[in-house]
Amino acid sequence: MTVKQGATRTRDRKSLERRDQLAESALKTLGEFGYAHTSLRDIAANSEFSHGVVHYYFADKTELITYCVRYYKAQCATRYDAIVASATTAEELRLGFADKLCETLVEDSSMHRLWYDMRTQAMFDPALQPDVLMIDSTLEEMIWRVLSRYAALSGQSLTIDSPTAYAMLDGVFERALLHHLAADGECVEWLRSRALGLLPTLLGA
Amino acid sequence: MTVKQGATRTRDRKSLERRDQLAESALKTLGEFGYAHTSLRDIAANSEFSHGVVHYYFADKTELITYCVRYYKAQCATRYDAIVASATTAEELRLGFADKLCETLVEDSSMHRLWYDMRTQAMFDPALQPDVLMIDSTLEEMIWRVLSRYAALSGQSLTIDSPTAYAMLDGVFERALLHHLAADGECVEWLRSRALGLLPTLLGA
DNA sequence: CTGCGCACTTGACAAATGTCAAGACATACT
DNA sequence: AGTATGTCTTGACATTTGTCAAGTGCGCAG
Repeated sequence: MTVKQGATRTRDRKSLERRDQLAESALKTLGEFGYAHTSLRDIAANSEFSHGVVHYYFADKTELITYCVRYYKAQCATRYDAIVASATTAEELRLGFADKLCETLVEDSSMHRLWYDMRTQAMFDPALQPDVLMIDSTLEEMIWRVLSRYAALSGQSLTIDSPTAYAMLDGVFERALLHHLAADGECVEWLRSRALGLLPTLLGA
Repeated sequence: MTVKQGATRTRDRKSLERRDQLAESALKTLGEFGYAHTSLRDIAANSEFSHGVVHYYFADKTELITYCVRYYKAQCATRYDAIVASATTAEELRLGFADKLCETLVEDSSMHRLWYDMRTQAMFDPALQPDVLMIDSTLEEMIWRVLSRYAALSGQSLTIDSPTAYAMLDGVFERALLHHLAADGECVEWLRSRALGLLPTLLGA
């Protein structure tokens, strides 16, 4: 009995592991060269397999990309949860959040620019929109958990809504990322000070 | 006497007009398909010329793209200046700015997503960074003119710095654009209400 | 041991793409 | 008129890319 379903393997655990393995190679490559300059051969070259294997596990390039987008989500949506859980004062949460923000800006800069790349691609390709919008919501909720915890620890209430708060913070982070990748050394501290300043601002006026 | 300079024409006015003409076709095409899926032949097909003409006026694809980025700047940096100049009250400026923001979100959505595409490409390609950073500064100044005028008309002072204000507003606009292109009908009014709400917030606490 | 099915490789094909040389066409100058 | 020069087209090239068919090796069931 064949295990194929449509043109791609999806059933057994071995296949899922391979798909994840390829997704990781793809994310690594996409984060390095960007969506526009990454071919399936580049992705395979960054794995331990040959270029044909991609088409064995994925029907086409689009299926690989969308799978990667979904796979990406699992890695990034819990980034601040440890700090939210461990912080006992508003100040501790504020400092920890700003630190983590600056840390991931530097350490995961390739993954972040890939995310902005994919989100922008979704503006052109409707096929990417469902997944991208879902991830954006997940990230928004991640930020909202930080903010509502910060408000609770401060004994204040939030006057801003979740989408707006996320969008503003995201805009600040995207700007910091662009300048960081353009070799602007000051932007890390800029991001830290903006994050530190923004949290109190987002509470009641 | 030949007018060639290096591999491309740059001197006389006729050549500059052709370059602008091609840049317009390129921007139109790029706004439609995105950077990743636009070829020089697509661009030429959207003009009245054949595909070879691109290489007659531009040394290579990179030179065309960077020229387009620069050309783009001239079109967008004065979008709100008329409202800034004509508004006589803070409320008039606030409403006019929000209206213009929503109007351009819908009318110029292809150009906006192209801008976000190019800005993201700059995260991968250092060759684009100087132009992109310069345009970003120009846009930031455009927003700053609105905000400082709004503060003056309100008789209040701005407590936020220019980069942060621009980054936050840009994040809100980018989110609205993504949802607008994903056929979310409510996001225009969402953008309007956020813009209306944000202007007073950006003044003193 | 033998054959079968799965996982993967190899090689190939067609289409797309950046680049560019060669020529056609037009306009201006002598 | 004839020539030269600038402008644009045509066709071609090498390469890249997505796709896929055919084949190889390996483990396992019978």
